[in-house]
Amino acid sequence: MGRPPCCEKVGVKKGPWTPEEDIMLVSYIQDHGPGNWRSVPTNTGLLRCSKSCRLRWTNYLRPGIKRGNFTPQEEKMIIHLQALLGNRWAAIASYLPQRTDNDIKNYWNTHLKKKLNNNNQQQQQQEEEERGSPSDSPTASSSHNHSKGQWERRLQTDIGLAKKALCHALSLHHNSSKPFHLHHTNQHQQQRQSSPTSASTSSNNSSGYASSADNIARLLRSWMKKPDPAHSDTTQNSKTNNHNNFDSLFSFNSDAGSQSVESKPITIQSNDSTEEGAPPPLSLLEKWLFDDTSIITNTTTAADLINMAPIDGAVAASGLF
DNA sequence: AACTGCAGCAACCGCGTCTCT
DNA sequence: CAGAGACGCGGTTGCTGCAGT
Repeated sequence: MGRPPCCEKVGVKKGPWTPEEDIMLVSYIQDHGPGNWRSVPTNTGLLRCSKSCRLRWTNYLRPGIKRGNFTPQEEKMIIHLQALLGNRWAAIASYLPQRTDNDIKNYWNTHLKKKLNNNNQQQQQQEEEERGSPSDSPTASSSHNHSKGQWERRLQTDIGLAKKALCHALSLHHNSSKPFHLHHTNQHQQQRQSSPTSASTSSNNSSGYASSADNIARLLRSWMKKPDPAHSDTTQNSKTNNHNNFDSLFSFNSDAGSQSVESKPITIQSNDSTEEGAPPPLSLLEKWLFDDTSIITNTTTAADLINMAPIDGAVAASGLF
């Protein structure tokens, strides 16, 4: 007896989400909060699998998601964290609260992997030229490490990372009473422990959902600009309806948006202001990361974090640092 | 202008883990 | 404590747009 499917395969819609579906999902989550995904399709009337709803929310509609180009700073952090944690994208994403694990994973697979490969190849060539004979590459040793027990490695990296981050945080924040947020190593798990009716850790009130309207509005803007042929099942009528929804959404957005700004204690003074409008709300982790000694605003601190020595020296092997 | 190949990204799938009863 | 259900994560797929020919 195999594992039963997460949902009935019959009558479940697949493929790209339409703006209508997004609106339905967001408005439901506005009312009920994320969680209890199993009941989302039935309660919303969406012909989607619960998994699909969760994924759509976490990867696209969730408040505070930054999309588009990765900054060099982010890029370095990803490379470093990947070397530290391996392909634990969720853990890596917890250090980049504005990015989703899927986004980071995609970026790694499409951009950074190649970049690192090229770097390694160049480095190896250089080394071989210098030595005159090929030898065991650092990547080989690091790949050997991967054969270690997964749990052992995870534990090692997490403990090491937590220690370093703790030292780092304490040295930086000795003036403030800000505690080290241990949950930063597994933000998602803590998120799970919170009640289903509460919003994600990055936004535990309605202000967060307002930002998700930002995301939808953004989505709709691009959608209005270039109607997706994949959405050809949406007739002209539905498009005019969309337009109405679009307008109402914007009005909602502007209202709630100001609310979200008010409720936000700290704003990110990031120089890569890729998104229009106010920055997203911050979680404790984000505050920890972006506060006075923000890793984004304070280059010294960012460099410190990036230069934290990895456990297995994989970053050194990457040849980027 | 038409075709082909490639890159990027959104979404799906399967499995592991956690929680609840 | 065990089993079932729900959730989360990482790997993979497939669609879309763009560049090159």
